[in-house]
Amino acid sequence: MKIRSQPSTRRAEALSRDRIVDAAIEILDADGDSGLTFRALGARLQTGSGAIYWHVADRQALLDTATDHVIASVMEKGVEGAPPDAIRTIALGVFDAIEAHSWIGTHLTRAPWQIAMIRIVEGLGVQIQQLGVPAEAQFDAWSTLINYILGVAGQNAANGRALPPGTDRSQSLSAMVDRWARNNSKPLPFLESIAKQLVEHDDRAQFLAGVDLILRGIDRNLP
Amino acid sequence: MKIRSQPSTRRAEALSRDRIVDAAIEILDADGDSGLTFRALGARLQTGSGAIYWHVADRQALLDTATDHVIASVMEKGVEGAPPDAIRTIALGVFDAIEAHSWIGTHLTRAPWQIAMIRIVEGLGVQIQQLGVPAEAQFDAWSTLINYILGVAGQNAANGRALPPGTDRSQSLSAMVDRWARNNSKPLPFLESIAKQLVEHDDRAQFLAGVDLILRGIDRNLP
DNA sequence: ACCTAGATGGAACGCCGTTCCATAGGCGTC
DNA sequence: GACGCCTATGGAACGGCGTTCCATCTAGGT
Repeated sequence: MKIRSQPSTRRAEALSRDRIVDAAIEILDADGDSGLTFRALGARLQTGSGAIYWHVADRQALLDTATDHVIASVMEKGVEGAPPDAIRTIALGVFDAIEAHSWIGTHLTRAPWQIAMIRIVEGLGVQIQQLGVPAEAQFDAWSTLINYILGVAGQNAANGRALPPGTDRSQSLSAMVDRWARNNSKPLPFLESIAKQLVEHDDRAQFLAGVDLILRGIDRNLP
Repeated sequence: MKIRSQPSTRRAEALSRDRIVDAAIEILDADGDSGLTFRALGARLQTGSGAIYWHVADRQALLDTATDHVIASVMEKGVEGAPPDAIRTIALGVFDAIEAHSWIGTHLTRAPWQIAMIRIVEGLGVQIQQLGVPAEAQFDAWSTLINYILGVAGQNAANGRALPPGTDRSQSLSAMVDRWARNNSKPLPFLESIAKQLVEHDDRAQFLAGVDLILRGIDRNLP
């Protein structure tokens, strides 16, 4: 890839960074992270990988851009409400984006300081300031919240990979719990005690419970 | 890979699952996740990939086993101290293991419900029970803590990949902060306000601060 | 001494990301 | 209108990956 000097739409149906990113998102949504190959992209855009590389540095940059495309739309809708609610809104926005496009969870956790990440961490940081957290405690509060969100993002993506669409989630979780029970080389009292919740819980509500727990840790006076 | 029926060391210098795992860990420590290939493993063990596949199902299973090998030794040293300290000890044990073998962070966050993960989540769960968390709050407390730890694990690994050994961390972080300042298509007030801490903070202490914050969120009466 | 099942190791397969390169397209210049 | 020239194209080629295949070897049991 070279640096483009002029925008120039010289040909009809010209290949462009935007068309490539749109196609990439379609492929990612349909076939997940591993489905996005330059060959698949070439087939969809009726071109070769060489032409794509003229517009895009490499696969990682393409994923950065695709991820940012989705995250930007989440972060740009103004955040209303008091800071704690604003934090919940942002966090849920990211969560919903990941649920809708599970490849985002994978990429967000893999590539540090990509554009999408900067958007998220800055947005949450500002809300933490506005929450009235003392300056010296802001960094701790922020990094805890970010790491929690990225942890959930990564686990959601990993689970999505392990149980591809169509799998019955509660059924395969039950099967896993049963496997423990049989393979009990060591007893797993805690996991057995929460097995029911593990199978039945709602991921989104669970995620929000974690955000609330962390908000309580940030400020003990919060609800 | 087939199921082995007898242990049988029929040849001297026999290939074995254990020798393979040990070699894999050496390669992973030296060259990271991407350095572990069946060709590299074959070269080190003076054999071919076919022989390795007879002992190991696939690359993922090998990583599961290698990860568990390290994590088991962390989790097996008995946990002393009152529950909140025990939780800190376990969390720091995992953190230190990841710092020492950065590939663990990558694999732990990628493969859900692998053996190593079960060890960690059960160990932390038991401590949460012993902390005296009411039964109905245990699942939230546990999942928040786990996701935070996995988030840190993933970010640590991602940073390690972005700045391979030998890179001056604070220098490249400073460079990144400078790049923001120049590229300020949008202002980043929060990131600028914490830029200094971002460059200077100690990862381990920061991780522990997050654990403590979450412990406070779990029980407001904790220190 | 032979048979057989457990083990072995290297070749082959089908992918992947990336690079290379011969060529096409359309604009500025004459 | 002809001619360059630089942008842009697409397909071939490269090196590497995980995995599978298979001909072969080895050591115990008979």
